Amino acid sequence: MSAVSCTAAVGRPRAFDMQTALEKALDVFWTKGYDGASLSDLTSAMGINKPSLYSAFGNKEQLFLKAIEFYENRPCSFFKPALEQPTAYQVAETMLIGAAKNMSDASHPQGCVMVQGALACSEAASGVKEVLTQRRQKSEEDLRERLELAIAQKDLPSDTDAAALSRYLCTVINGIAIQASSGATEAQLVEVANMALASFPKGE
Amino acid sequence: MSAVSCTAAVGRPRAFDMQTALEKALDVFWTKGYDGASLSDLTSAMGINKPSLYSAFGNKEQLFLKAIEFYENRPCSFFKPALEQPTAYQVAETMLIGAAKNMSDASHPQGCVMVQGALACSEAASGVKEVLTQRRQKSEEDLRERLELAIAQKDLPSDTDAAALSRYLCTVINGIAIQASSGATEAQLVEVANMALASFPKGE
DNA sequence: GGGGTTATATACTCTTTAGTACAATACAGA
DNA sequence: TCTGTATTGTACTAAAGAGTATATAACCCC
Repeated sequence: MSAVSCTAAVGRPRAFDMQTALEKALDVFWTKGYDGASLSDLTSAMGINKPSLYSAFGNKEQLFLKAIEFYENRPCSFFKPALEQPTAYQVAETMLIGAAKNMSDASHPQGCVMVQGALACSEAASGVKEVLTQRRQKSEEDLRERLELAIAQKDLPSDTDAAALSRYLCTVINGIAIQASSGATEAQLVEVANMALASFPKGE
Repeated sequence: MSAVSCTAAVGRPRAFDMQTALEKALDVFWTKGYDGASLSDLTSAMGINKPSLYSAFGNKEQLFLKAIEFYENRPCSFFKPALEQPTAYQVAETMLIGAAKNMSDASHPQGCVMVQGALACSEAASGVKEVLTQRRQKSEEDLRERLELAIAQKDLPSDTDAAALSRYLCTVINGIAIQASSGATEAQLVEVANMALASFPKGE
């Protein structure tokens, strides 16, 4: 009985890589949304069959939640790293330009799974819709806190409304997600990002 | 054989109002999306049963298309009327503030059915997704043409990029749709709309 | 090499899906 | 009132949905 529950090396070994399979599942949910993705879609994309999916990931809902968890922590994720830029303007710029580039990137589905994964959906998907909404709101709050820090550091005017500015930036990012999902090019979206940055308050 | 094909008054008369039923169907699609809306959801909301739905509207896809047609032409629609404002700035302002107010209005589902009706969806919904994308692009083009007119009228600087400006405004409107769908209040969205208007080019 | 354990593949369950057949019903015109 | 036509309600179909039972296969440890 080992104290550390390291991946039990007993029994038949799993014949697929969970990370890879999760990535494939993410692509399906990203493209089709939670309601639009059937288990057949998922298993055939993941290259496994249903019992393997269920034993490895629980069920459709848990698979979705693990897929978006993976999505948020991918190395090419743009939101969290942007918060670490030195100035508020650079945070906004990195975030918007990052969104424009990432969401139109042809190496994965267009748009943002946090937006289009379950926007309008059946009752069966209401749980995941709730989670997505909360995650988006959490991002908006994280950005607000970063902007409040910038105000405290005199990097932004003291009368800046951090909540409103954060909401504005997140609104544009969400809009970019829709445009990307509709086929907008990277150049078009970067242009939109720069226009949105034009109204960013000047530091003093 | 009358020349005008007025509603044939032969046979058993329809027991429900098609307009009202269509409005109910719209609400279902608006809330649940095309994939998430089942025929049971639709018929129970519309207060009719399946054969009536099929004989009156064709099938699920045609019902959806008629529902969004109705949506676009409703009196409380905000996009088309905004294009008729006298100045480009007023067009943008009317459109953004209208979007903010309309999409958070509690008298119908939040957000925009043209955005959330079929954003990421199954193959069965790919036809309606295509239509929605085209309609959104058409709106963007209509706005671009209105802005080009403004440039010709010296209402906007001659070096204004009408396509980019139109895309920017539509991006914000789409973002507002997401925020509204996530529960943002009218006040919050109007604030976002005003921030977006801050970067609108000044007339000369 | 055998025993315990876990994954795999096939084949199944039950529910819900979109869509329809058909008999009964309600109206207009003759 | 009779006839033709179109809608209605009930009951149905065939396919697809999510999820599972079971037998077999592959590994580690003893």
